[in-house]
Amino acid sequence: MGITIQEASRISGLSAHTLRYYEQIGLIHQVGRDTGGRRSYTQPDLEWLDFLTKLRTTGMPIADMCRYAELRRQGPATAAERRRMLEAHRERVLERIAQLSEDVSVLDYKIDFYHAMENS
Amino acid sequence: MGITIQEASRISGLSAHTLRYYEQIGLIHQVGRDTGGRRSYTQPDLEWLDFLTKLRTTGMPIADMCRYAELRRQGPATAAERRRMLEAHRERVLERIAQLSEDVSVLDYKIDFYHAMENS
DNA sequence: CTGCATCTTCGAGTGCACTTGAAGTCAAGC
DNA sequence: GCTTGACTTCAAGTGCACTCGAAGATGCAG
Repeated sequence: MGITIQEASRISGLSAHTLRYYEQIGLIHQVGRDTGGRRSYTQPDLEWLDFLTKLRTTGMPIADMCRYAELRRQGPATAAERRRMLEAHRERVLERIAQLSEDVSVLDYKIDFYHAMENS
Repeated sequence: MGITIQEASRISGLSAHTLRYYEQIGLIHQVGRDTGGRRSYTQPDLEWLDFLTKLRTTGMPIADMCRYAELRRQGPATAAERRRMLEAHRERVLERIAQLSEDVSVLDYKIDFYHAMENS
């Protein structure tokens, strides 16, 4: 019934090694085991992995993700703190987007310049 | 008249060490020297550094930057290739921005969810 | 029965972009 | 004359996030 590490790897895009690593450092909490002791991922596990991946690709350090995961484990009492973490992270991502957009306009300028050069 | 490495460091935001490193790997070509053999940066040097920094912060690998710098050194004949490099890089940056924007909306969703939780 | 995937723990290796430190020389400013 | 900042070369270290490999055990599928 559960999802094997192999499948979870394929779905999440993370290697089996990395999945074990994430579990070891506490990013994923207590993945269930089947009768043979093998990891058995659930749908919520995969959703959580998906969210973790979004945090990572948006540049949240592993240490912060661990902190967030730990708060989540502590239950609803930590909801406000988790929200604040996400809000702070959101701000950083927006800044990053703004910076990248600015830099793209410099690229555009340069590219236009090259085009002008080639057509002269 | 020239700009010392100290000033160039302050203006560019790169350490003196990094400036020497960039020169060593060919990112900056032949920075001028004063009578005492000390580096003397020019305004164009600083502008180039500024552009290099934009390439870096937008995620271009050092190796690609070196390639671009080399083409630039080869003169106008390589303009089209440089333009193509910038265009390809521009595409990658736009994709990155799109990805980040998507991820921000997931953050927004989660944050809203926390707000709803807190107000219930 | 065989073979493969999985499990555990552990330490070491990788890639990138610096960053630091050592060791010794040199020249200008105070 | 001494300090300060710069120069050179070179090797080693750092931080992050994996990534890999070894070693030995186990259990399910064909």
